[in-house]
Amino acid sequence: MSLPLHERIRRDIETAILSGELQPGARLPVEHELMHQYACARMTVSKALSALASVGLIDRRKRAGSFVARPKVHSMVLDIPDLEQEIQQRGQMYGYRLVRRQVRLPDHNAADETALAGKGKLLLLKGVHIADDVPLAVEARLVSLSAVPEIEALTLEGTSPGAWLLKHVPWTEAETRIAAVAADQDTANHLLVEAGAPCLFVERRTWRGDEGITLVRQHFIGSGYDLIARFGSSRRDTDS
Amino acid sequence: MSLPLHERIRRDIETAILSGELQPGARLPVEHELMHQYACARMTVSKALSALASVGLIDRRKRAGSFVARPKVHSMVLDIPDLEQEIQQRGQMYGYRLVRRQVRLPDHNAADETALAGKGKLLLLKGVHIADDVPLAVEARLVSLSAVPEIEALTLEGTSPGAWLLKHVPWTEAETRIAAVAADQDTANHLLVEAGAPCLFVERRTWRGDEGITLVRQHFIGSGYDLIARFGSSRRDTDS
DNA sequence: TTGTCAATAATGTATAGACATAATTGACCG
DNA sequence: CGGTCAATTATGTCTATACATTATTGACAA
Repeated sequence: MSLPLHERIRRDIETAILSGELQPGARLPVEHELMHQYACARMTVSKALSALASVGLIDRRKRAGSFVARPKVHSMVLDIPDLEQEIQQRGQMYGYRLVRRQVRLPDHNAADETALAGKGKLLLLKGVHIADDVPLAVEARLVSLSAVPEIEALTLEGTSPGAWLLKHVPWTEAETRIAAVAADQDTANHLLVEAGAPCLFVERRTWRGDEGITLVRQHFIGSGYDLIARFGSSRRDTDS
Repeated sequence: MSLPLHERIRRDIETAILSGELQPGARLPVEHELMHQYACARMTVSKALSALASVGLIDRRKRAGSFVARPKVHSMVLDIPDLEQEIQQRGQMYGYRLVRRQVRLPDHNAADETALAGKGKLLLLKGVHIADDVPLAVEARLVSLSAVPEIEALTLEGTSPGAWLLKHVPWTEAETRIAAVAADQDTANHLLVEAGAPCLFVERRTWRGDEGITLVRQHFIGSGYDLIARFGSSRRDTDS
């Protein structure tokens, strides 16, 4: 047994929770008690509890103690692939074809657009992600020009604007919505499928603090793409 | 400024990384340096770095220092909703209708099934999740009876087996795959849609250690369901 | 030049204690 | 009976220190 003590404590409690031995809402031993149980310092216990709290397995309340959280939702870690890299790893050639580029003011009827740009201008970029000449996804992206003025001067013909943004623009928060939709006629044309074909729809907004940066909607060809989410010890070790 | 110091350090570095100020692969200041910068103890710096390492934003190597991780993929936290609760929160009535129940040995041609149960028996449960009489998803679940023998004796007619498993069976790891597919005829019949309609396909496997527990495949009616993933300060505060 | 081995520099884990903060409890007083 | 305030108890943060672990560096010898 070589694993650190705080990790052992963490696991013991995690196991007890996941196994139902500790019911949601149950109070778990106070730090001093665990301290005696494991014959260690309070910091060590605290480290274990902090880790559990940070993944939402327990709630800690001053004066009251720590409690098993009501597992309203389970959270897992979702890996969002970098398309270009992912495709190249499969040994295919990645490409991006720009279909449309437009600068305009946000549509006042579209809450999305005003929320993103306020009264500033928007850059609309529409394009197709391609793997070995086969279209994989269509992407419609809005970029707030007040947040990213530099982008207006660029000619983003063959490179994905997402990749450029990722490298050049600071962001602190992001939200992704995932759904399944039927391809509309336009999308279907770009993806070379029939209208109505199932697409994985991914919509992502990113912010820097309160300021909106970009809003992107991607339609992945149904058969071409999966997303993976994990919980547990499976580590992010794809090195070499 | 009321936020803890270790949190401030964490954010400063996180921001520097996300903004590209610290490029992937870049070495960041060693702990003693940060210690001086922030005029604090090493433990405080270490706590900040540990947090960053645990979400995969940096790699820490002894003797060498800490480095910004190559962001092969971005990871976000995906909330996996508890269907029953989610539906009830919308003010709808939740129901589960069992369609089929069968105990059998794993199919040797299906790698999934043997991986799950080895040579033990499997319980197959097929059913429909219903919100206010409207079918929302069909679910086909395999449960390893060697891992969960108790379940064979239960009559799971009106309750979701997922909910029961969640409450009674310990698990430590899970993996979820998300895709968009067209409904096959059988699925379409259950969901009261036409064959070929887009469905959000969710496949989840759970384990306790190395032992497989259950494998579930859910087809959500396309218009009815979204998944949400977040990165950043948006906290899990759905209390009350 | 090459191999070995010890010094070294960095993180990893842990201790013991201090003070801060927050919420509950209970005593006291109107 | 009800309200206020202080004591208590638990977590939250932080310091300062110690020793463990591990990979690199560099010196020295073959």
